[in-house]
Amino acid sequence: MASADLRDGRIDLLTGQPVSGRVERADAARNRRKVLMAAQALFARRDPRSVTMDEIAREAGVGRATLYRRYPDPAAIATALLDEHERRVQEQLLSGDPPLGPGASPADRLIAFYEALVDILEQHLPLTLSAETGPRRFQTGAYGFWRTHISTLLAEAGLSATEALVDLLLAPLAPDLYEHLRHQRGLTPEQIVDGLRILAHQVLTTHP
Amino acid sequence: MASADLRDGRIDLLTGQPVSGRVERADAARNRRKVLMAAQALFARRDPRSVTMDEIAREAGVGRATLYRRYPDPAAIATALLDEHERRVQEQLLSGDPPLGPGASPADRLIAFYEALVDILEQHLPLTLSAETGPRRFQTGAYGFWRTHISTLLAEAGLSATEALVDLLLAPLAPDLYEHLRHQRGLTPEQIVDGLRILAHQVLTTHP
DNA sequence: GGTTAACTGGACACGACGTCCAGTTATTCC
DNA sequence: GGAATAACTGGACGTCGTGTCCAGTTAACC
Repeated sequence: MASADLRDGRIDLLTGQPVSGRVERADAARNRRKVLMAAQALFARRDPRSVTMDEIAREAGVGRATLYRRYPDPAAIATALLDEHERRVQEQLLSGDPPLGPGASPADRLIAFYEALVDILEQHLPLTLSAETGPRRFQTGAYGFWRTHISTLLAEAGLSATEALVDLLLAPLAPDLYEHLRHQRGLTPEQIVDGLRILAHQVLTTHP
Repeated sequence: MASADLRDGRIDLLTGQPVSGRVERADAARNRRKVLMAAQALFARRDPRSVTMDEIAREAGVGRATLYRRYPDPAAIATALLDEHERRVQEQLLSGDPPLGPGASPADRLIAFYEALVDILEQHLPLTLSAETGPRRFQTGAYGFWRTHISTLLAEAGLSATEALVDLLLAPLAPDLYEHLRHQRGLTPEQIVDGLRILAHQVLTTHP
């Protein structure tokens, strides 16, 4: 069975690396890197939502079973590629300088968070489109992290009673929407941040 | 060619009916209805995003070419089914009673709009998931209509300068998100409306 | 350096896609 | 009312992607 390791949990679903304690074979590591590089190029070159496992395998010069051994679908590969960037923001949220890190007002922190995520969207839109499109978006670890963060900010601002608000405030960061604003409607990242800034400011600074 | 009529514009992409001036043949009308009924049942029964043209044809007892003659994909069928409901809201926005129709404050009208769309999402979630998921969402006529409406409300409230805000305020109504809130997070429609109400109120009533 | 376990690539069957063609049926015109 | 015409229909076809399996190969460990 090609993906027995995946099913048995001997391979990390997120990074595609063997779980801790196991040593990755040299040839396996080499191929993993080839796959990631090839996938990144493909996602950037064409519509990321229509990239297939076949294509990635061909582009990487690797058999299909080799791909399935680590990643169940193209979205998982995009998630692995994105992980590094999102993790960096997560660290700054927890222990970075204000206003992204602790210390600033909830409104300012939300604005800084919006800016940081717009930055990720702007720099890695193909990856986010592939990894966080549709229902997948809500199941990634990153989404859970953002939820917790916003939830904390809302609590600080005295808005903790409204369960849904957290996700409603994350909705404007959907990659699909960002692509539409940038490429269909022709807006600049600055214009998008302007809109988000108003949103954050209005929701978190004045409330009756 | 099976879908020559579709390509030549002799068939309405939205409803699947012949363009005005043409008379629909009796057997064609019968089959169109069979297709719509079968599709609605199918969308409701299983994950609407994975329903295929094959299945719909089988369920309707109709050949595949008959399907492709009118609809290019399952999403188009869902759009046709949704159209009626969305059109009703659109009429009320233009000439219905306040607060949905003209006459109320922008904030109250936005809240009423949110409530109306949550109602559609609640009653026809499978259809909206199929019709308005991913990038398709922004290309439907309905989305354009909602945009225009919100844009008007923002202008009335003196927020017309911020281009992106319109779409940011529509983002929380994405069907994918609604499904997540309802079925993954277990929120009630009332809780979701509560969140939207805060959003609308905060953005549209007080601004510096 | 031999044994063991992991890794790899290609083959396989399946299902969905979108198109095409030939037969059938409704509408139009006289 | 019946023939001519155009529209409609269903099944077949080739293509592509999927996910799995197997047998050969290669690296790690003792």
